[in-house]
Amino acid sequence: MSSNHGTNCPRCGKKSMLSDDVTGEQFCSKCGFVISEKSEESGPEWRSFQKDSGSNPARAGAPSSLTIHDMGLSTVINPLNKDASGKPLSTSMKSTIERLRTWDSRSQAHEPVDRNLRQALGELNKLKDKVSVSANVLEKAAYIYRKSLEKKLVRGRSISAMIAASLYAACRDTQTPRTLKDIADAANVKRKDIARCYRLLHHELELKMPVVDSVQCIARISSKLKITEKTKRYAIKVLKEAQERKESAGKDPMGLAASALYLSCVKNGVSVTQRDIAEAAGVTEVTIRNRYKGLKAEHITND
DNA sequence: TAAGATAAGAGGGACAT
DNA sequence: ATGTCAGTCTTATCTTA
Repeated sequence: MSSNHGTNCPRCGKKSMLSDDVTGEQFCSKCGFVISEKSEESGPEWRSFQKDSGSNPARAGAPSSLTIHDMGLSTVINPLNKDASGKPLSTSMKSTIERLRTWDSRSQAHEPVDRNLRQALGELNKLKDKVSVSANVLEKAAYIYRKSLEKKLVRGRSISAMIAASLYAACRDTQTPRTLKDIADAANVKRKDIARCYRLLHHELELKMPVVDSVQCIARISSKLKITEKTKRYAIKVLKEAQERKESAGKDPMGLAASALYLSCVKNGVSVTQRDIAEAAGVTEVTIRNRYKGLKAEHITND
């Protein structure tokens, strides 16, 4: 299935880039960074038929015709029940995808909806390269967008904003740490517009989202800076304590994670400026200071 | 120069009108 | 529907060590 190329990941620098023969994309097994997709298809099918009968493989038909017709849709819903890393899907995910495939065939019959969908998926395709998420997340995003179409939520709103919101929702749902800002920058849509659409999706589709895990945020920030494992662990400990005391309720998880990390750096004598961390986390220094104040006051009592 | 403080403003949720 | 309120986060500017 996946073969190890041993090349360095552009994001985290680890020698962990793998390529997926099914989807044709290269991804980092450590941080999930995806480089490219849409390489050549059609290999597996042809090969298997050749082996079977030894005859001319022409009967396989045109392996690329589906791809062309669907404009990348077939990438979103491939016929194998595997996720991006080649592992079998969970049963719940499997049924989700099954439903999606049904939808897929249906949507081709409904022209007006299909037009909108194509445009949206085209946008999603562009987004994918900029925010680099796994194919798994893309599927989810496409699925969410379809449901929003079905509920007529897109009417009166821009497709870009809605597809961006769908993608954000998919990231949230799959615990892929991407901020609204990340996606806003990639989509060239204002943050607040995406946020509005996301809330709409969340409310109307009754999506059950796991709370953003600040621990993952720490991992993400640390990977941008040179943070030692020890410092990271300390930050996580601080964060856990804050969560237990409900000190974290209603706060931006990124800001919280950034501050915990900053506190940890100070405690461990690592010289890092608030500015560095703020930049890596995508929050302002002021936010770090505010959270830092709270974390510190609480942490001292527990030292 | 980095860190802390302060003020003004945006955006949205809860709740009442 | 519209308005108010408390709370959060951001931007900008100034002060402090």
